[in-house]
Amino acid sequence: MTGNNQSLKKPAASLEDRFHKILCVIVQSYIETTEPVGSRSLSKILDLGISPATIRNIMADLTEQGFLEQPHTSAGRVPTYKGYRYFVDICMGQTPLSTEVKRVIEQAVRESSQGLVSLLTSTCQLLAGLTQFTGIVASPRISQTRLRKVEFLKIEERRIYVVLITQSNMVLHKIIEVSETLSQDFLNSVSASLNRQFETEPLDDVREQVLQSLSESHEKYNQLLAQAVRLSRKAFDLTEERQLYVDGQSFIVKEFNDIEKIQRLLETLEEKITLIGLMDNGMDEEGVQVTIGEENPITDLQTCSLITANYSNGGIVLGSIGILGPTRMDYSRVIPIIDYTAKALSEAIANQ
Amino acid sequence: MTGNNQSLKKPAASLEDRFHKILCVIVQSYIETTEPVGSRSLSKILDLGISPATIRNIMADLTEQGFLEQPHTSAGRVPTYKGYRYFVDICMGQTPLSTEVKRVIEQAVRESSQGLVSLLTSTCQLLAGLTQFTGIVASPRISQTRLRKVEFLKIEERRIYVVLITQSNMVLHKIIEVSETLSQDFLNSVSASLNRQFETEPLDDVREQVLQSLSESHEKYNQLLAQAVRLSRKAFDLTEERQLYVDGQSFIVKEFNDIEKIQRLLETLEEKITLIGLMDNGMDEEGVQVTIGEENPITDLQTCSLITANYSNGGIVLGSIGILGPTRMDYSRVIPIIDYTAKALSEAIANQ
DNA sequence: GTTAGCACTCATTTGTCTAGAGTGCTAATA
DNA sequence: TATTAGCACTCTAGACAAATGAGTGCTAAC
Repeated sequence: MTGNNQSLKKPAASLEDRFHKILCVIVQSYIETTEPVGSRSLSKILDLGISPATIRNIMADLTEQGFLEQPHTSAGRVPTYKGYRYFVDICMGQTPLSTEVKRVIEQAVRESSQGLVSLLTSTCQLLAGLTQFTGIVASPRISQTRLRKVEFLKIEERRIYVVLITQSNMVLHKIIEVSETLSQDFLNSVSASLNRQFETEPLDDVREQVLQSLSESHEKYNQLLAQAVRLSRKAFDLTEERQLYVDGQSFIVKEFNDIEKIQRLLETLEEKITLIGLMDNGMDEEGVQVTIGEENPITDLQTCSLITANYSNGGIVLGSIGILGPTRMDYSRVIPIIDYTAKALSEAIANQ
Repeated sequence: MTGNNQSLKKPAASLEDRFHKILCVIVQSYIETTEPVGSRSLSKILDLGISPATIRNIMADLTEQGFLEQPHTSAGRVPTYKGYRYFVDICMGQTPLSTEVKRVIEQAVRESSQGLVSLLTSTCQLLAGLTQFTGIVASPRISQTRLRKVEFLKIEERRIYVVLITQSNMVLHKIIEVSETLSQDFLNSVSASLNRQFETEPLDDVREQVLQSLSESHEKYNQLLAQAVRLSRKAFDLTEERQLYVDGQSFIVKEFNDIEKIQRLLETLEEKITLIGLMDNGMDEEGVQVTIGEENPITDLQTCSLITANYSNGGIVLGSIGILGPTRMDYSRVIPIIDYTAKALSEAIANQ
């Protein structure tokens, strides 16, 4: 871009520089056209006065180094996952989001005020819609969150409805059965005690500490205490039930034309536990994470790339969102969308 | 089935009887093999000493009457939706469920005690797993249900968490914002008043009547009353947010090999609103409903059949469950599964 | 170091042919 | 009159061959 290079013989750019440029253009071109790119067309695109023959030499080297591969002898070159990785890490710029798209994201996230579940499902739909790939959203790890409030509601003689409200206003609720009849007053006193002391504890600790602390402070009320402990134990014994929301499976069909592969991908997406594990892998990382092709541990996903980002509240990572698309996706377009959506989601949870 | 008909020339069964038999066998055979069935093989299967030529005549008649069609001139016959309809209504027996399968259903439904959402999602997975088709579950129409309890929890100065527990122990909850500061005592008195008077009203009526009744009984406390009315209005203003759970999309790929059709089907499944409408169509009917091919108003589903059944509580239909599969599915196998699962689900909701 | 030229490879497309399954029609049969 | 055998006809699916063309690797010249 430093001017027009019409002269056939100009001082050649440094070797490495040219390798870099050609690799980037190949990846870019392949992402755009989905066609293996050959030396002739590449020479034209580059417009640096390098002949196809020279480019062929360079391409041969790049192939040898594992950045490119050939579907078959007489085809052009296609990036390997290593090629994409180089592109994503080094070549790629991010196309900034239009204010239009930003507005759509903010609005979508803001409008679903009907609780966390609907917030997450609509975020998932949003991702699928904007990227035109399959959207994936993992629900928060509740053990990582802090409690704001615990309440017990007696709904029947021996059934109690437990509401746990976290600092991020996530509401967990369940109905527990108790063997003894407990008065609403008693329930209130237990919840008051819990709320007072442990509002800011992460749920995991509460499970242990609450019970411990209860027994210390009320040692004399043995009978009631036993009941309170039993109650609390049941209340906090939440099977950590993570959810995975998936939307836009139909986009998979568009991207792959091998019917077997499509089926395997859909099956993998139905196997939610596997995916949740995968999403959780990146919980410690910041920003957008890109997992390309063979970098992915799940065999059936190795023709795909997974773009994810975490959402959090008060500095604590809750879960992650992302999309699954073909390795040859337009990373520069997708990454900013995931990034912005994750941030918008975090904000929405904080302000909920 | 009235004995073995070895003799080549036996008194022919009545014409209509033979039409009936042949149509049934064609449908059955096609369901089993997925191959268009021709006159020769049909003659063998039937084993009634009827020659292929005769069968050809009958098949021609059946084709003319719209029960069968030919993919092309030199292919065998394939049932039309009218053919399947005849088969389902008249020919088909139901293969009774094995106690094995019954146990699986009961167990699956019983085990998910973690609230309605998880009950419905696991029912959906169950349907997909058992039938090997795509499972569909529509969540209850909440306006049709009756309330058991209403509670208000003050979680912040101006934010109130509302819990609505229905007679079927479905828990609806939301956070509402109020403009004035309300004490927990006041909230308790409002909920007590609501609970006392309207526990058994369907939610739709509550919306109107509660407000009405409140204003009659407490006319003097004008200030508080206004607040109570505002509060209640917000609490009951639940956008009727139906959910649709879908699982086992991958089975669609197995059944159809036209990649375009697969994509259109997946897209339709993602368009949940359309499907909910479709499921609600059968809300008034009892038992299992079968919608075959072109009977379905949605064009993209006209190569599929939809088998649904309602689930209910206390005689009130809440929602419906079902599966989507190819028209050539084994109806006699699938229908009992849907039937039994719907009943098990209804029971699980009642006992929840 | 770069390039032109050329022989070579290989997937894809197109056309042709054949085998096979199944039909519809007609004339013979019981 | 209903049934059947026989036959010509239709159409698909699969196999095969030839043509096409994009792209490569190598070599020799610049």
